[in-house]
Amino acid sequence: MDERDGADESGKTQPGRDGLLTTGDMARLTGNTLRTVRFYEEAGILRPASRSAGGHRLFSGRELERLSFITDMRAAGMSLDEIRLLLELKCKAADGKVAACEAIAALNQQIEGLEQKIGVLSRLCNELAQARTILQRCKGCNNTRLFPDACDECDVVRDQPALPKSMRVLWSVDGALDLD
Amino acid sequence: MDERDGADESGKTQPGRDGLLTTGDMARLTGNTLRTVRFYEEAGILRPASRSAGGHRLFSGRELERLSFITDMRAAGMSLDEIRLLLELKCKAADGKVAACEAIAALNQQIEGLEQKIGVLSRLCNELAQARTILQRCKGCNNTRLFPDACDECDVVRDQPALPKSMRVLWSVDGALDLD
DNA sequence: AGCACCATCACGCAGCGTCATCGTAA
DNA sequence: ATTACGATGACGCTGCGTGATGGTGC
Repeated sequence: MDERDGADESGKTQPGRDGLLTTGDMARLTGNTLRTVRFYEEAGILRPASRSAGGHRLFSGRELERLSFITDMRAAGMSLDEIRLLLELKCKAADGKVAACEAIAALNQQIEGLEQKIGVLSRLCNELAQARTILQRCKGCNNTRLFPDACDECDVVRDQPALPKSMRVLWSVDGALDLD
Repeated sequence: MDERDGADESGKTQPGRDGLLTTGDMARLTGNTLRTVRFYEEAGILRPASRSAGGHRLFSGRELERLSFITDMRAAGMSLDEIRLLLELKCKAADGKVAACEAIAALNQQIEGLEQKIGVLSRLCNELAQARTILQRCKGCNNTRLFPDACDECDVVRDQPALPKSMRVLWSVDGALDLD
């Protein structure tokens, strides 16, 4: 059990005889659905190396990595059009210099965008964690007089020097409103 | 100049006489469009405090913060349905304990999801930065013999102990393929 | 001949963008 | 009365999900 590196022991999720992969292989190995793989082909960012006699798509290992890359970039929030531009960049460039410069510029954009996004998410994450901390003290709440509508007057809330926005919104508590 | 706390000096982007905000105010102050604000109302996660005689929406400061929160959570990738659940959580709970526990559970989920997402994006960001570094050496590429199709054979590529996936995909270079 | 797998429509959905047309606010 | 702003449709778009129906691979 738990065999690794099995060359050809009736592998189920590997190469597939000719080194070519089916749509299902592509999907499974990258965590996408069949629909998504086909959709990407339709969108022109994935190209099956060939088709079987019966019309089944067959992909090369390179296309698999391509799909993996696309999946990553999608997770980063890039649109399929943007991804297509990236993928076509090299072969559309006049020479190596141009290709490299354009690729670097594109990567710079993406990296900058990612850093910004990571910053936003991190701050949000901290904010939510703060709210959670405060709410820990509410787990023992028994105050049926204040609870639904007058939590403003509760000491748990009043003791806080500054409530995070999420807390104010979720608990309907007022406070100096700061945005973003 | 740079006046703060101006009570009523013909403010353009603040309160608006009765302390109520127009749809446009809401949009501008949170970086959304009018369409989005109206859409959120239609979706039932935003409620104008009232309407003007002529039918214009008027929002309270609380709704503004609510919108700001929604905007944040959308940026975090949450669906409007999930956000609605969060927002309705408190008033739907039987008592304070239940409300707090459910809120904490929800926040835990969100925080965990965010941490994961941040991890994924960070790794991706590093990967792209690596590719960028390698590409710096291609900025001076003059090799018209290898350039479009045989970059595999170029020393710039061969010198690298391990190429990041993005590099392999963008530059059509082979290598031991690792996914995800 | 059987069963898992695949292909091809076709429709649906979220979350808005984008006009077009018309009424309101000051 | 002018000018900016807002309201209400209605249609479009992306990136898939979800069947239905029928063919393929082994």
